[in-house]
Amino acid sequence: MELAEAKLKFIEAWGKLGSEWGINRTMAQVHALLLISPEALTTEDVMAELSISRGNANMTLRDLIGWGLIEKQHKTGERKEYFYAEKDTWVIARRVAEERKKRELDPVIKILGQLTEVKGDKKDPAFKAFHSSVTDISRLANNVNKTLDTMLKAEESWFFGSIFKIFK
Amino acid sequence: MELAEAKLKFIEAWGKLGSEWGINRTMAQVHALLLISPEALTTEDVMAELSISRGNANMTLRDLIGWGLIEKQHKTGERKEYFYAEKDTWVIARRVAEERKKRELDPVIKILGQLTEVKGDKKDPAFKAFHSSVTDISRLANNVNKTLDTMLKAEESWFFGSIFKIFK
DNA sequence: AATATCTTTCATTTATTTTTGAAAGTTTAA
DNA sequence: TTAAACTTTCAAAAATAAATGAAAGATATT
Repeated sequence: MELAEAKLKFIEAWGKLGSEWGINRTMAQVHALLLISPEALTTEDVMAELSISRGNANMTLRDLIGWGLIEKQHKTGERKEYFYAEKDTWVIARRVAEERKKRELDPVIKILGQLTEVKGDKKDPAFKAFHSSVTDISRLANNVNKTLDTMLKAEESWFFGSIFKIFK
Repeated sequence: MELAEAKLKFIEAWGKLGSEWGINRTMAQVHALLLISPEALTTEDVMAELSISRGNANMTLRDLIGWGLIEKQHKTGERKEYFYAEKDTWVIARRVAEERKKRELDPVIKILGQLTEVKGDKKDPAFKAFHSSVTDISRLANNVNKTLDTMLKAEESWFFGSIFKIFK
């Protein structure tokens, strides 16, 4: 396989995976493009490589900055902005986990906590089923949460090393 | 808060979380409804509770069966099909993890493996960056994969218990 | 302060996903 | 075998999400 073909395949695969996990396909593709680029790229480069509009490229790049996955760079003597992706995959995984936890998990954990407190007739099967399910899910969600907190602080080698050690 | 209101809130929250993670909102809502229902429900019940069409209810229920999250039940002397949700949240989490791994992670890991093998000019920065990023991601994905395999076999208490032990 | 270069915005358009509901299909029972 | 009860299908409609591109907004340069 040629490098050019391989690049396209990677960008495509990353975009597909992203879209399956609720991340805009284009955003995942732009991220993929920058990930495998040794140089920082301009908006024009991104537009050309992926055949997308200026508006789309601009918004997507801003979003990626919001996720902490890329950063702006300025070259001396040039006005154009360049974009460069964080290359350490463990850092990437942590950033994504961190953001999604903050944006999606935390709010739902809060609601689950409230729903756990709802009082009702302990003889009512509907209430019992509700309370029991919500309590269980709340507990699991909190466990996931704690595990994520740990992961956010951990080094990759330590994290996976420790997990594999106890489970081998 | 009333039970009725709490139920709605739970269904809404579950639907939102699902849609943020690439799972059809209605499917997540139907799942939520069945999760907190002590009794198995019919298609009619689901249609009424969530105000959705027959076609939608039918397809969604079939999908949920495909995910291993609900099952059909038959009551003696009745023709109607009833649907009942698995209530053990750890089993639910495992089923979802299992399916998503199979549907989404495994294919991408396969592609990454292939891309890791792509040969090129070791002096070319573009090739070096590509190879290095792809290799790193491939390694991380395989670690995630192994961790999921472990989780799929584990008991919840053992899984989280062990993780907390080493990270406290 | 006028111009050139680059970035951002956002009303429209386009594409994708989801839902509907009527019709067709299936199964049971009289 | 007919009809009633229930389930599934799928083309069309509706809802949602994403992309476009021209215009407006910045910022630096002459």
